[in-house]
Amino acid sequence: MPELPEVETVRLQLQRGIKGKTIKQIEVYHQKSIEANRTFKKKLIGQKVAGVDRIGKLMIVRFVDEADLFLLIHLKMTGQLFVVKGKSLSGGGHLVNENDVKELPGRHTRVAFTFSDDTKLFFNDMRLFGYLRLVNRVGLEQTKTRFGPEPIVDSFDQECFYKSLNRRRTSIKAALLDQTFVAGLGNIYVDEALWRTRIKPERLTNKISRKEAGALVANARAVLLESIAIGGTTFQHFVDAEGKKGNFTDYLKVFGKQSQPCPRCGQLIKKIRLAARGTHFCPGCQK
DNA sequence: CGGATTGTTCTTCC
DNA sequence: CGGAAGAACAATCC
Repeated sequence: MPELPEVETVRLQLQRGIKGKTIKQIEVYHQKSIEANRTFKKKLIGQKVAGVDRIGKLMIVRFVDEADLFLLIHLKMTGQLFVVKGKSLSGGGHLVNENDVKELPGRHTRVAFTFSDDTKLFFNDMRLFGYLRLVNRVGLEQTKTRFGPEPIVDSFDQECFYKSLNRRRTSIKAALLDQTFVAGLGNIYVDEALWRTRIKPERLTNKISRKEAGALVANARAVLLESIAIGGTTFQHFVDAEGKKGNFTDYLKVFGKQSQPCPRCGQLIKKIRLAARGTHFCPGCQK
């Protein structure tokens, strides 16, 4: 379940691993992952990677020659990207890292790219929700309009955030999961940000004060930045582009901690179902 | 073996 | 018509 920090972790590794390299060959093992695009290979082969950007949980690969082409990569829940340096390839499968041996390509490998220096990029996705999608500049701009601001940007407008909350009439949990409202938070960081702000996930958005809204943004920003600094959270499927798990798992306070004492007040953490998601909170100190 | 797992989009409803 | 709620997608684990 990659959220903003996990996607950012992968983005940085991708940028290091494939920037400046030219796509030489592509293997598509599962059509659905590229939305059955018949021109996928044709358009991408020969393209040189200029860089990898990110908006919310979506990665955007740019190419050098002003071609009107961008590759969008969404990992959804079980998507993974692995960069393997050319030299380490030998025969069929190979080792991605020492702790977690993986055969690549493997059972869940959907697409594999080979670059001119024989570096390989594998897109694995067990549940097939993720996708690689080609868009032109217009399509990219349309896509971008579907994302709200990220809590980690300096330009985040707190007053606008507060006013939008006031206009809505839904649980704060559902609002924070809405990517068109605020981009980058998912189930884990929403629960963590609400715990830090002492707000119950069920609280209605129009019952949140201006001061609480400000604190919520600050806490969301803090938890996302702390996680990025540590390389993300691994709860179920997340591994980075080198096959390593994220260490922020050790810093979670409520997510997955049901029946354990709240680190702040000692009451037992509860788990309920809210906004169709497993939702964790402390009934003692979250109001 | 049924239920839980979740990010996003689509559909339905008020 | 817009917001909100729910379904759908898909495969695996327990």
